[in-house]
Amino acid sequence: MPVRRSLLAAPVLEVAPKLLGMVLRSTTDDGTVAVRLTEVEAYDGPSDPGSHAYKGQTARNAVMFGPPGFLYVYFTYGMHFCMNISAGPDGRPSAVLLRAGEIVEGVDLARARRGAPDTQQVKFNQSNGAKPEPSADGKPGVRPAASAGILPGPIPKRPNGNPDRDLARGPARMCVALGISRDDNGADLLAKDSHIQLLPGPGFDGEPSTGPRVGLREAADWPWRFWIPGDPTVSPYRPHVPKRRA
DNA sequence: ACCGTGATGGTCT
DNA sequence: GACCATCACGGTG
Repeated sequence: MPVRRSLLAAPVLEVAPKLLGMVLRSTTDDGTVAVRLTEVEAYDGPSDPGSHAYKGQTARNAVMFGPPGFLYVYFTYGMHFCMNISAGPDGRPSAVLLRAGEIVEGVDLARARRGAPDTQQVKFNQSNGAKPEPSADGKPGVRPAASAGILPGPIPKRPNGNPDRDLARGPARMCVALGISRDDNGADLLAKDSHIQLLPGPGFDGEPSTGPRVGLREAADWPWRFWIPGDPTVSPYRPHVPKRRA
């Protein structure tokens, strides 16, 4: 049973918590990865100084102004993509930022895309002047060669914590894990033939936690972030720090 | 665990 | 030219 578009046409503050526990599944030539959503944020253009759409429509935010159930992807900090699901009726510029989730299908592909620490894979970006060379002293927790497909059973623990928890823990990380980029902006998540689909998933029956949004300067304190309480894949909260100039 | 900082380019003023 | 709906890393504890 698919997600109905009318469900996403409600006011964004109603839509956002309903997305918790739903599944976003992305298929490319490399395979399929699916994520169970555990953390989201609501943005409402006209009333919300923190929204990309607050000051009106531009080329970038156009998807927010369209009908609900479409993917709004934007590029930020010169290196990261983040994604939203458009919400509210056609013409109402609102959207839900997808902040974190748990990989429920295609863990191996997600690991490869994210360059898990024990895979020594080329990273998404090699910023920070950090040496691209893997350190000589072996890192613990080397996993078996990535020959098999999806690992059966629960996610294995590692000596150094659990990197799999972090595969989609944060909006830009989730885009990497799902292979989302600029080209996916405007994709219809409710179309049967779409390569990115929103599915009901297991859902979430409890009471979501709420709190301030992350990384904003304007209206960051509005409690428009929703997450599944206690879920280990929810992103760690980091207060916004303005940059200084040289 | 927490905290500070650099990377990097699109978008808007 | 300033501002980013961020992340990974290194230092400290």
